[in-house]
Amino acid sequence: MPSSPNISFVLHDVARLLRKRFEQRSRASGLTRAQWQVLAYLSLHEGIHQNKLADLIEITPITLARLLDKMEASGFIERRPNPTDRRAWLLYLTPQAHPLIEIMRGNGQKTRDEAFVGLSADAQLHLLQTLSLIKSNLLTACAQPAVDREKIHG
Amino acid sequence: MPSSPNISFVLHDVARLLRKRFEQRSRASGLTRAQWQVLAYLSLHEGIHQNKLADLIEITPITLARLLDKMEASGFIERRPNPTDRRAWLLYLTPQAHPLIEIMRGNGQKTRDEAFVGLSADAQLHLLQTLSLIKSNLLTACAQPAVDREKIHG
DNA sequence: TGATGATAATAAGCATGCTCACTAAAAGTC
DNA sequence: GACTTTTAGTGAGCATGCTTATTATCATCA
Repeated sequence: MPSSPNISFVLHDVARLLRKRFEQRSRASGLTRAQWQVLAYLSLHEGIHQNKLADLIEITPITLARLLDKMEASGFIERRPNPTDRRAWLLYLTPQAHPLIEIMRGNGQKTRDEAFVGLSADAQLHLLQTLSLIKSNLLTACAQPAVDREKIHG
Repeated sequence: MPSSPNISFVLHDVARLLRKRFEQRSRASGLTRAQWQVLAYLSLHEGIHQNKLADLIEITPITLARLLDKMEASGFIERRPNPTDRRAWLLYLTPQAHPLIEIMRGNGQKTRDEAFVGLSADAQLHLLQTLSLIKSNLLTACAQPAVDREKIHG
């Protein structure tokens, strides 16, 4: 209801604007928001393989594969063969990637500082908890067929 | 920080999952989430022109133009020439679009019902207010150059 | 061991968002 | 009235997300 915008629309707008602002800040670095997310997760799980990383980030494996293609071409990550499974790659950061982590973390913090003007630390924590609950609800829902639940009895 | 995910990432995830779930529900209708948003805003502002509608929805005019191309081809909206300004189109819903409004509104409500399990009406209202504040902060921020503000003294 | 099924990665194709650049028309100004 | 600036709309090209389908390999079990 655009006249009194509902939470879904506003939430979507906020996500889009956060991404836009982060990318305004990070244009010089050569990393987009999505690539930075991959780098951040990967830095805590070096040696992981693609499907597992996709699972962590909660995107589809093909979406991650395309991101990794670009990041490999840019020299930020490395795919090494897995000696015990010829289907899988093992993922590592390159030395060039490490200094970027701090820079991008700073950009993220600056973006959040702008976004959360007027929100106390408590309010921010509360928001994080609320969003985490919603995310968990949606992960459950998305795994179920989208039918009118009321029409099913069992 | 993936180990303790920050608000930006979770917010982005929630927006993505909301869209995904809505589209799981609405696949049969022929309308995507973005197209439904256009339809919803347009239903309250028939006769508006594109740039003004883009402004309302807060997307770029070219993004809206592409959505309208598809919706016009599907027969949901109509572009009529503006007799007093040959640059501009006036936008209208087709009769075929009207019944969809209620269906999509229902799909949106069902999706939100799933997402907000465990959140009281008060908590939902509070969330909406918080997100609206953040959106307003970001709209302000995005209009300013992304530089280190500390380095500017005026 | 040989068929069957699961898993890792990718390909194809679509939707939505952006920036940057452009044309056409309107509006304002000297 | 000619010149400049603004506004409406679009084209090109990129990034990220999805679904669906395919290939190669591994794992299981009869």
